Amino acid sequence: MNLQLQFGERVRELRLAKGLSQEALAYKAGIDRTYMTSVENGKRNVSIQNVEKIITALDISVSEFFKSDTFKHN
Amino acid sequence: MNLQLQFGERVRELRLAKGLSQEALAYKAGIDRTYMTSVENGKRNVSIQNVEKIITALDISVSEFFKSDTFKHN
DNA sequence: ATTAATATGTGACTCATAGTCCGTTGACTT
DNA sequence: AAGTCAACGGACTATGAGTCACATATTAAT
Repeated sequence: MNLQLQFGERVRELRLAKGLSQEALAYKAGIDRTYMTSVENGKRNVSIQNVEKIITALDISVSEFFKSDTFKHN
Repeated sequence: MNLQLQFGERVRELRLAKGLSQEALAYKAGIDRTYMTSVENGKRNVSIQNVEKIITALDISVSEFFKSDTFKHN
């Protein structure tokens, strides 16, 4: 139930590392600006297609995205 | 658009490795058997909450789940 | 040969919510 | 003062969640 939160945190981390605004990333991903805000804040139960769009917009592979320590516990 | 299919394939791979039926895994994950079928076949645009339920039911971490070669390309 | 049990797949359906589009606000910057 | 950025909200439409009846294939026992 907190993958949703962890996902948002990771998106924010990578977005900031690339020096992008939420709006710029949203545009690259082809999703709404206001939606990106709520995703980063862990308020949205994102679909896997949008997960892919966002990860792709971050210029990273899916496995690299989830390689973070955040996702190492079960 | 592909992550949906890759996710399903990976779920099936790990489920079979554990010797579970779709129904047994679905039960562990707390979702419907027929829903699990369509997920494995890449027919569903699964939400991140259900992604987490399924990965957890497979007794694996999120980062391990996505560590497969399938997810290494962007 | 048929019966029964197990496993998987499909189409259709309702209902909740994912996701969009409009705008506003506050913080910070120049 | 004007611009950028993040967050929030209301109203709306598109779509995912969740379930069902039914079909199919395989295997095992009778």
